[in-house]
Amino acid sequence: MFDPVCPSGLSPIRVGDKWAGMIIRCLEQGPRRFSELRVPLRGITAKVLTQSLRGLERSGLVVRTVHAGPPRQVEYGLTPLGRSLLEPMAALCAWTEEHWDELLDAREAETAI
Amino acid sequence: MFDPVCPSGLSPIRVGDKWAGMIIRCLEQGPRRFSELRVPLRGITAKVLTQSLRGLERSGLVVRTVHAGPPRQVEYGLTPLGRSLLEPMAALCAWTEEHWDELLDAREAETAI
DNA sequence: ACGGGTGGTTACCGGCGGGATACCGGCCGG
DNA sequence: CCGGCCGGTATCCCGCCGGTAACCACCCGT
Repeated sequence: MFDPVCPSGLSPIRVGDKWAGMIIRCLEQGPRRFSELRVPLRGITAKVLTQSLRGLERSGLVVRTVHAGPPRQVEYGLTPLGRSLLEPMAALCAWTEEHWDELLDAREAETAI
Repeated sequence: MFDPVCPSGLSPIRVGDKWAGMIIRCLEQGPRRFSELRVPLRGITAKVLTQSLRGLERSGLVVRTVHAGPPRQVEYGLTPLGRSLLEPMAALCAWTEEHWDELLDAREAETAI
């Protein structure tokens, strides 16, 4: 599948809470189901994913749609508002990718002192 | 002086730690001294400002220069790397300003439930 | 000599973000 | 009937972020 955004612990960039940015990018190409989201976001626990998704819902960036089952199916997708956030976020991600090495270098230079 | 960025508690956007984004924007127009930074960042305490600045230094986004006194003077300015971050950040800030109302509306709609 | 302003550092502390773990209701395959 | 997968919820707990307060070295004006 698609890769998660940068290992955000090192990045100076965050959107919303720790995972929100990555979630939004994971939804870029269309709605995903709960467990589909857990795959690219390696390591996220169900609770934290739920929390983040609820937060994004509350901000009107994400919609939760329950497709009546029986195989009960829940999809999360971007609202137009959420989609509009993709552009500036992409700019930031491009920046991070472009300057990743410099950021790492700066860290190492400091810790070497 | 210039205004701080949006009251970040509500914004889904954060850069680095709580204050880093605002600090960077405050340095947009040139280096500032420690106490000059405390003015636009109303409410920031000396410790937290120091912390944030050290973090930004560690990431290579900000430089600290001590101008030999006697009136000991310390200036913080953006590195080229830091300056390059201004563009994508501006895009994000523009987005936030543009969609501020929608974000607030979404919050209120939810809390009304 | 003394108080006050600048530019910090250090010690302490509380809240909450987020991780681990356990559990749960509904449905399905065997 | 039993176990397992989906989509969560409940609970506990720990670390870290950020705030308060105290302290400090240096210089200046009186």
